[in-house]
Amino acid sequence: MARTTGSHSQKTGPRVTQAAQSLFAQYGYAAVSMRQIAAEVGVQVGALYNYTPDKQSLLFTLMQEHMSGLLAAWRMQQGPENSTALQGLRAFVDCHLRYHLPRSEAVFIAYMELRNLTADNFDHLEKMRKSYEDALEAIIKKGMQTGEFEVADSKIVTLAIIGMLKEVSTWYRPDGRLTEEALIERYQTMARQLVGAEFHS
Amino acid sequence: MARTTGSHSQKTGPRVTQAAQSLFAQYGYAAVSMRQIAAEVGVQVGALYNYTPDKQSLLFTLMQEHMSGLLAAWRMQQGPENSTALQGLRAFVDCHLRYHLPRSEAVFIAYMELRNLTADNFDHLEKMRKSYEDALEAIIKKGMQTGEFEVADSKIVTLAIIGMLKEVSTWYRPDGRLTEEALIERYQTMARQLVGAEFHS
DNA sequence: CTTTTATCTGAACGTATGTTCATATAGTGT
DNA sequence: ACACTATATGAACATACGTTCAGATAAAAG
Repeated sequence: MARTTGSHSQKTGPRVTQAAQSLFAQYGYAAVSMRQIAAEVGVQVGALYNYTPDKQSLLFTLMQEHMSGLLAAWRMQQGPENSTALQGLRAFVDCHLRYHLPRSEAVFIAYMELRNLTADNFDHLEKMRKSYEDALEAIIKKGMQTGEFEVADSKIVTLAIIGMLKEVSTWYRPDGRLTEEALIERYQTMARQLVGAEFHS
Repeated sequence: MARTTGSHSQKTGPRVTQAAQSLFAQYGYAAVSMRQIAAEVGVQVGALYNYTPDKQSLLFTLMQEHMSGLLAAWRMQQGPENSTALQGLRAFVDCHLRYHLPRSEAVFIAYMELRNLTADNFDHLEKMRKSYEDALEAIIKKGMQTGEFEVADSKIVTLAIIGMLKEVSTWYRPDGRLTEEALIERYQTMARQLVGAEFHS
C-alpha cells in the first residue's frame, strides 16, 4: 500500500525540513534518526530520500539557510538612516534580536550542531558567521574613529556584544515578561554602555 | 589474554573519565560510542563498566563535577574584601573566567549536552546553574540598593553579563593575543559598564 | 608458593542505524 | 479511458550501538 491519502508532493518537502528542524533542535542531530523524522512527517523512512540526498544535507541546509537569512536581514537594514556608528549599533541589535527571537529552533541548531557538519560544510558556515561578526566590528571601529565610541579593544567588545545577544535565545519566550520591543530597547542600551557611547551623539 | 601489562586499577578510572570528556567535547555525547572511549583508553569496551554503570552516568558525572567546582570556586571567593557590590562584581567576573578558561572541554560539555541528560539529571544540574545565576543577580540587586549600580532590570543585566562571559569560552586560547589577566580586566570593565557603575565607588 | 581478588578480554545479546531499491499506487495530461 | 510519472511503501543491506557475562590473568595477601 503506497501513498494512502492523495498526493503530498508539494507538501512533504517542507514538512520534512520542518520535522528535521524541530527534532534536531529538541534532541540534537546525532540523537535523531531518519525514522524519527519520517514518523513525524507521517511517512516511511525511504520516502525522505525523495527530498534529501542524506541526513547531513538536511542539517546543512537548515543551518545554511538560517545564516543566509540573517546576513540578508542585516544587508536590508543598511541605509542612510543608519549612517552614524551609534545608529548602526542600534540597528544591529535590533536586527539581530528581531531575526533570532522568532526562530528559536534554527538558532539552537546553528549554535549546537556545528561539530556535526562535515569539514566542507563547516568551513562554509564558519565564513558566514565570521562575516556577521565582522559587520559588527566594522561598526565599532567606525565609532572609535568618529569618537562616538570609547572602546579599548574592538575585537573583545564585538565578541562581548554578540555573546550577550546570543544568550537571549536560550531563555526568551514570546509570552514572557517583556515585549520584544522592550527587550530590544534594553539590549540597545546595554550595547551602548559596552561601547562607552553617550546617550545622544 | 587479559590485562596485558601490569595493573591499571588505579589509573584506568581517571583515564576513562578523561577520555569521555575529551571525546564528548569534540564530537558530542550522542556521536561518541562506548567503543570509541574504550579505544582511547586502550581497553576493550566491557572494561569500561568497571568504572561506570552506563554511558549516561559518564556524562552526568562530568557535568555535575564541573558545576560543583564552579560553585565551590565562587563560595571560596567570598570574604570581607568583596563586600561592596562593585568588588563583588569584579570578583564574580574574575572567578568565572579563571575557572572556565582552563577547562574548555568541560565548559563545552556543560553548555551543549544538557538535552542528553535524563530528566532527573537535568533537573539536578539546572538547579545548580540557577543558583550560580542567582549569585550574580544578588550582587546586582545589592548594587542597586546601595546606589553603586544604575540598572533598569537586574534579571536582564544578569543574563547579559553571563552571556558575555560564557561566550569567551568559545574562542579563548591560552596562547592567544591577550593574557588571562588582561582579558579578565577587560571583562571586569565591561561588566562595570553594563551595571552603570562609576570607576571608583 | 598458594589463594584470593580486582581487573580485563572476547564474544555475544537484541536492537537501531543510514541508505538503497524493486514494487505499488495515486494524481496528471491526453 | 489510458498511459505516464511523481511519490510512497516495505523489506532488505551491512554495520554499529549499549550492555552483559563467563572465563582468563595478573597483582596482592597469606
